[in-house]
Amino acid sequence: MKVTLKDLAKEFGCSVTTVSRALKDNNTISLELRKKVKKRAEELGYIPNIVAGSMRTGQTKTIAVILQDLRNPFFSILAKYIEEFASNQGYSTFFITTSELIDREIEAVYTAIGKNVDGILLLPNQKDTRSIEILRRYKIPHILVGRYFSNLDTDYVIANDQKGSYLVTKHLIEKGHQRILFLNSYMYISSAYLRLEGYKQAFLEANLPFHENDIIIVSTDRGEACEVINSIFSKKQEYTAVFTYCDVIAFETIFTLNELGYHVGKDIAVAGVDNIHSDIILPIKITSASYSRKDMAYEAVNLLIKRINEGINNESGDHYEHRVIDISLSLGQTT
Amino acid sequence: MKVTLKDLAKEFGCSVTTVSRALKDNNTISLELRKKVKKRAEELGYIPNIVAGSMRTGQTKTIAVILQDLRNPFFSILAKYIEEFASNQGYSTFFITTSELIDREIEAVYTAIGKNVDGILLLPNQKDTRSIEILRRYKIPHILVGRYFSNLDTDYVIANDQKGSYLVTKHLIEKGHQRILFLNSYMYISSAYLRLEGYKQAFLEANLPFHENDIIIVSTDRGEACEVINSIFSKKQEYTAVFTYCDVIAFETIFTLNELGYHVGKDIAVAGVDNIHSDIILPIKITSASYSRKDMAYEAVNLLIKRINEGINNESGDHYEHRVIDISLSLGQTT
DNA sequence: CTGTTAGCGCCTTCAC
DNA sequence: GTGAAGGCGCTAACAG
Repeated sequence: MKVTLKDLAKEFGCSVTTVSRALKDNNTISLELRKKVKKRAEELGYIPNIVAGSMRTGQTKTIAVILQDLRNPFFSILAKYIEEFASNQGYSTFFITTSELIDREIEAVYTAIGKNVDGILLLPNQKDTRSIEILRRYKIPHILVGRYFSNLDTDYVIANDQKGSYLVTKHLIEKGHQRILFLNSYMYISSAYLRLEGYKQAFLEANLPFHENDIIIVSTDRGEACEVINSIFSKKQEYTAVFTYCDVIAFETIFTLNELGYHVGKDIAVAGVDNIHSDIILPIKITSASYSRKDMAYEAVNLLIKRINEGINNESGDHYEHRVIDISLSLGQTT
Repeated sequence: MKVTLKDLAKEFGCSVTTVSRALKDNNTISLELRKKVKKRAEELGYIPNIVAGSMRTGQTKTIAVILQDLRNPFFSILAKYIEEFASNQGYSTFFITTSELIDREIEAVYTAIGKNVDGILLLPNQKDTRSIEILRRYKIPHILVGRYFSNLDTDYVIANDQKGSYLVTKHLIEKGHQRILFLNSYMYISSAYLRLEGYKQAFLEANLPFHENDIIIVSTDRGEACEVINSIFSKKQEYTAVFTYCDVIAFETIFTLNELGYHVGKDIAVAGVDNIHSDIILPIKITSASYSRKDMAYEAVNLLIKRINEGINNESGDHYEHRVIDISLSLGQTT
């Protein structure tokens, strides 16, 4: 069963305080006692109750990551690195998923605060900023990851989305494609907005006409892109290439085009963003805008821990930090 | 800043207990007061401190999932469902990764216990059973997921690994393959052992000779299977099919064979286990043994919560439950 | 209906 | 060197 400081104190006939200090190697306790106590604690399998300790110290050594969906490899890989870096710095990690639902995001924030986390990494749904307001009110250190609000300044770590999208579109245009279907995500998501900007930028630069109708909004829910591709490509149309908001949508696109009898990489080009392949080798490597999720996680965790420590030392640090991860083009077999 | 019961009590000039009860809609408190307190709590943004409450009640409404690597889609999809089901039942979820290192598994168990989790889902590394022993000593409810120990009875939820492997191998044999390279995982992992049994079973049943050398052990670390496939298939060899421990290894196999100039699905067959495609649509669908990760997560979470509740009600329940998820063959483009 | 007391396990402060 | 007292925020048991 559970072993507490009290149990140890009883054994040694001393006070809980003494045991606590002995285990912490506090030099106000005789070396002999320290040794004996530590040995006995080991034998009994004493595990310090961090939760109890946190009531006094205020620190739980826990962070929460609020994100959309762990099924999507983009998020799960990011999650992997976040957990790894946090763990290396002595922090445990809660993951709370929202399925892109704003109410669940708010719930998630309440849960995280109720569990006394020291800080939060938030991949916001962006439908509104309520969750940020709650975090501010409660003064919980928090960093946005992957997305930011143009009308609300915060700390954030994002990728250079516009550049990535621009590079991919430019590549497709250079390959001779003039009508490029763009399966984008919802425009209130900052990365979707920026990726559209990059797409437009490449068209503008190439002096090609830009068609508003070539942009279709899809979610990343399993199968949604399949349906859209199916309905467009089973009819006559003019697209010779498809550019997608992210690799997961590109995967569905490629799968469906294959099923429709297309030969992706020859008859039609497909490219995405995220370059999942750099973390998980998949059967085929697709052309994609590539940036390091590892770096992104690293920056996010470090910035968050920095903010947590500032809070503890009561430093003001009233300016927000914005970190942008560079992005490049990674060619694959699909363009 | 933080709002506590004390703050509310001060406002109303009543005791903390009264406020606590009012917020819990306890009918010993006058309806009027209950309403007023709840309204004010809402206004002030009161968030109950679950951690503090847990010190008295003993329940943190938190579980930990100890698993190998969130980058692997198999684990991340399982993680997604676990988080979802746990969350639906009011539990938060810690994920702690071990990278298949037994020392990190032990560390993970200590961390989880130190954070007072109510229960643990463990995907064990199986190099030894120390972590289970610790969990037993501390009487922490725990369920093994995906793997079990043949020499140590516990609660567990696994897939029917032998059947899955048997079905895939049988399918390959029926397609005319006689020399099937098997990229398996380490034999101390129960699922690897069972998948080998299934493979052997199919050969035996078909009266085909079984070659010990056709089995090669690889880890799921990124790129390891690529290297093995490269070294085997760049030389002359007799294999017309490759069967892999899991889809992630199959993906690497297919990618590498493509690079070597093979046409997977025509020149050579590849099949795996997990059927990731059922959760994430990938560019190609591979032949794979399929079972529901959703069911697996559901069973695991429910069994764990059942055990947690038994612990609270001090029921004995000294028999272990074993749940086996059924598995079937899912055909793809690669065989 | 409401309040008081006590305590979960730990740590900090002050006293000896 | 060591201990006692107090408190983190909350809730359960017992009073009234």
